[in-house]
Amino acid sequence: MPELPEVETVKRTLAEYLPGLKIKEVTVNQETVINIPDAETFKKELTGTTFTGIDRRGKYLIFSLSWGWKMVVHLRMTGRLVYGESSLPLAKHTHVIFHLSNGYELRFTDQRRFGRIWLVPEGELLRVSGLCTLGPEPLGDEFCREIFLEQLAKRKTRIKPLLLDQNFIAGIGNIYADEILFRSRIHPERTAESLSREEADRLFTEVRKTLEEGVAHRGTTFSDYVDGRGEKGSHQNYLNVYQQQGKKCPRCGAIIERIKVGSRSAYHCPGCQK
DNA sequence: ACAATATCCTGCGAGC
DNA sequence: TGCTCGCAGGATATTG
Repeated sequence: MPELPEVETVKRTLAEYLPGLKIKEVTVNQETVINIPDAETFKKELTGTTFTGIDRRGKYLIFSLSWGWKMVVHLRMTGRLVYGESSLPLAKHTHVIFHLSNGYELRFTDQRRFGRIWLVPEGELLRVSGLCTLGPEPLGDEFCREIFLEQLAKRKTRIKPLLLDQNFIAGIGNIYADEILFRSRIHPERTAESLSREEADRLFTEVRKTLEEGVAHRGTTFSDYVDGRGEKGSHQNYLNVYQQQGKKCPRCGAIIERIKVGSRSAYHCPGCQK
């Protein structure tokens, strides 16, 4: 599942290739993945534009194009955005193909078709659902320890669903939420307001450290995720609890459990996450 | 303000 | 072997 470290890795890999390349033609095989505008307008407006840069905000990729266009892509669960030679065999579920001026292609594939693409004029990014209400960027300067602690103290909701709330903090998904809570020694069902100063402090530190390590390992590949070159990440080799039910906790030796918290699986150690 | 649930979608594993 | 069923999950909508 592409979360912040995975989306950041896609951004970095694509940034090596795309800037300066012109879109010659766009193929749309699955119109439902284009959120706005309609597929015909999408193809027409993009044809002839040039990639000028790539940014990331939370789990959103934001492509800057000439003529003032911004193309926003959200990979959701199984979306992939891969740059490569046009001669490569077409993967199943290839929904959009950007044919580039150097003969290469940027392909958007998505097995489950949850991913979405928006094309908006510069300055109209607020039309992208979820983007303007996004919480602070955890690896950015705006993620402030004191504000984070204040916000936690005000919330009666359980900490795991709160970490997944993109309006509270951007970029965390189910894998990193469980890993962050394990490293902070906090049980996923604890309420945010119940956290002690020390626990909240650890949580802040581990949010940053865990995501930074995920980026350093070029993301976690469980089943679908690959970077902008089609290559897997390696952070799956460093997970402590996610998908580790039945195994021994690397910290205390207790058996890792899987429970449901807010209708999502939550992997944790009952021995040392209090 | 928060919780619970359904929705979207496909592939996969379990159980029969 | 082949069927059905439930599950996986990010975000949004709806209802309570």
